[in-house]
Amino acid sequence: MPPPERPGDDRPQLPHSLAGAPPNEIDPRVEELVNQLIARVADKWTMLVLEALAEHGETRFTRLSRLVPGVSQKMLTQTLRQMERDGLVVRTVHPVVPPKVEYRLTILGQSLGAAFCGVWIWAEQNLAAVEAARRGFDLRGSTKQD
Amino acid sequence: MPPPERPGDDRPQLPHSLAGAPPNEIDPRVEELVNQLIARVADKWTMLVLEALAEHGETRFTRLSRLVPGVSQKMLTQTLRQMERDGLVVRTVHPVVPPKVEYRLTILGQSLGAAFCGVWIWAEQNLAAVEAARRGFDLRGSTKQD
DNA sequence: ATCTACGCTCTCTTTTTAGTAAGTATAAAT
DNA sequence: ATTTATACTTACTAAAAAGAGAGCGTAGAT
Repeated sequence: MPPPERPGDDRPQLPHSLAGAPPNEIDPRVEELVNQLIARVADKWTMLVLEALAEHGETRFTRLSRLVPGVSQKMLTQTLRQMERDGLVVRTVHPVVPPKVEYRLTILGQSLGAAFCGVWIWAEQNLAAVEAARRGFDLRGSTKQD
Repeated sequence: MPPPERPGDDRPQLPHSLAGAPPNEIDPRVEELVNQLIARVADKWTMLVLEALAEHGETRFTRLSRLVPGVSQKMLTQTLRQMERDGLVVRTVHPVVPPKVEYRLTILGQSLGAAFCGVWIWAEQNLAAVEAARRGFDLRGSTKQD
């Protein structure tokens, strides 16, 4: 996505009517970034890497691969590259003989983690409701009246 | 720079150490739900449907398919079913002769949208930073010092 | 001399996901 | 009699993503 011209607008506006706002115009670039962002965070590894780095601070590749259970080297590399590209992590290469590469979160990365706290809290608060809804749905067929 | 240990935090419990909390135990069910949730929200349709329903209120299937540009019937059905199963939308079938089915958000669905506002706001506030990071990454190779 | 560790990259295969298009039922409209 | 509208479902196909596993370069340990 080539970032085209951008007229000065960086007001923290709430998304659409999700917060009750009228259906006013939204910056398509923001929308696109949000989608990319969510998509990125959605692939099961990014959040796990984010957590691992948040918990353990600067961490080397191999250790990270052990901290994130089940991740393959390929996926870990890929995830870290994406995160680095987006400015979420810093990759520090120490030019020593067995390679030593350390990763740590940037403030941006940390703030993204914090931003997702809302979702996390939602999940904790509504876990029971979601599970109940699923049970109900799975028991009776999908059809029901309100 | 990283927000380290923070005793006596008055805010709601933040996930893991993403906000500097110690690596205390987390309910694996919550973690799983969060992952599912994020994955669900990540598929490009769920959020769009959520938005459309938030903006337009109770809406019929066909209208919804027009409100969400590019969605196929299959994907829309799938998305709505998942959302219904999770208790995010209510599906009301009117047993009339050309089928009439209406969908609307539950409070749960609305609150999920609200929960994601944090991410949206983050994206808006950090759009420039992410784009700058990407430009930097794409220009110079991936290697750099902090 | 061989082996191990590290942080990858590359290729190949398998799995998952998404899109397309057709089919279904029914009653009213033409 | 045929067409239209609605809300799907199903089968098929194409594309994307993920996993497995080998290879690489070098230096220190054995």
